[in-house]
Amino acid sequence: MPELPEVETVRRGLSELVVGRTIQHVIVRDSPKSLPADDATVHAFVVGASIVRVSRRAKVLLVDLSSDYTLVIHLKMTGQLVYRGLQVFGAGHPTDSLVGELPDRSTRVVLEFTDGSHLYFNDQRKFGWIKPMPTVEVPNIDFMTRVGPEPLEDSFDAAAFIPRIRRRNNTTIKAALLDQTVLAGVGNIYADEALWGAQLHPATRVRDITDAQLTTLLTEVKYVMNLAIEKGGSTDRNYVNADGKRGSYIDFARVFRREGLECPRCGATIEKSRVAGRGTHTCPVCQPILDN
DNA sequence: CACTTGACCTGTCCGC
DNA sequence: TGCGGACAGGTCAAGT
Repeated sequence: MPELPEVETVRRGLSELVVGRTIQHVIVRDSPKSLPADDATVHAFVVGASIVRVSRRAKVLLVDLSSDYTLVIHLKMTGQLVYRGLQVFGAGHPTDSLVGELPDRSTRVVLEFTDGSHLYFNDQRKFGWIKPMPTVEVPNIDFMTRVGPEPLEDSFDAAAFIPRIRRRNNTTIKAALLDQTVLAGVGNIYADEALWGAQLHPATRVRDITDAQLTTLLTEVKYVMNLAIEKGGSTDRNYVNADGKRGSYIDFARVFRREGLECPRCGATIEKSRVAGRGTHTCPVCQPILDN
C-alpha cells in the first residue's frame, strides 16, 4: 500500500514521536516475515536500546538504534506504524483516524518504551516485516544494492532518468515506472497520476515515447510525489501515518480510483483497465495509446 | 537475459 | 444475509 510519499510521511511522524525513546519490551505475534533474527539478537540489540534516527530509502524505513543495530521495516500493502502515548483520549478528530484501540487484531509487533508509550506495527495481510540487523550491513542487503535513485533528489534529473528508464524500452511505461531498480518509490497510485499528468497512456511501450515526453513524465513524478507528501500521503483503504491519521492526497487525485468520473482536464469519462498486472486508471482522450 | 505472471495473506465488495 | 469470486497501494520467485 504505502508508496514513497506515505513512507516519508510515516518517517517524519516517527522522527517526532519515537526518536530518543528507549525500548523496554518487544512483542511479536504472527508476523511470518518479521524478525528472522533469534530471540537472543532481539534481547541483546533491541531491548534496552534507544532510537537515534529514522530514515527512509525508497519504500523502506530504517530505524537506527543506539546498539548499532537498525530495524529495517517494509510496510508492503497494508502495514501501519502507529505510535500511542499514554494519553489516548482526545487524540484527534474521529473521522481523521482509521485505527481504534491498540493492539488490535492486525497488530503484529509491539515496541514498548520505558516511558510506557508504544509503537504498534499493524499489518492485515502479513506481507510486511520488521527485521533487526547490524547498521553497517544495511547497505549490503540485496534490495539496497539494486534499488534506483530517489526521485525527489535534485540530482535526479532527465539526464539521469532517461537512460535508466530506457533499459526497459521493450516494456510498458507503467511497468517501467513501477520497476524499483529504475527509480525508487513509485507505486500504483503515483504511476497512474504521473502518467495522466504527462498525457501518456500506461500501456505505451517505452521505446515509443520521446525523450521530451520522458522529461515531462519525470517532472510529473516529482510533482505528484511532492504534492502527496504535502498532503500526508494517500489513504485509499487503510494507510495511516504515525499518529493513526489518514492522508488526503486521494482527494486531489486526478485519475486514481476515479473511474466513471470526469477527467479534470477534458471532461471525458475516466476508465479503469489492467496494465502491468495492476488496476490502471486513464483518461481515454488525454492519454491515447501511442504505438509508433 | 528480458519480461510477465503467480504467490504471499486477509478483508472487503459485488453479483447472484 | 449468505456464498463465490475478483480485487487491493509491493516485491520476489518461477515461468515463458
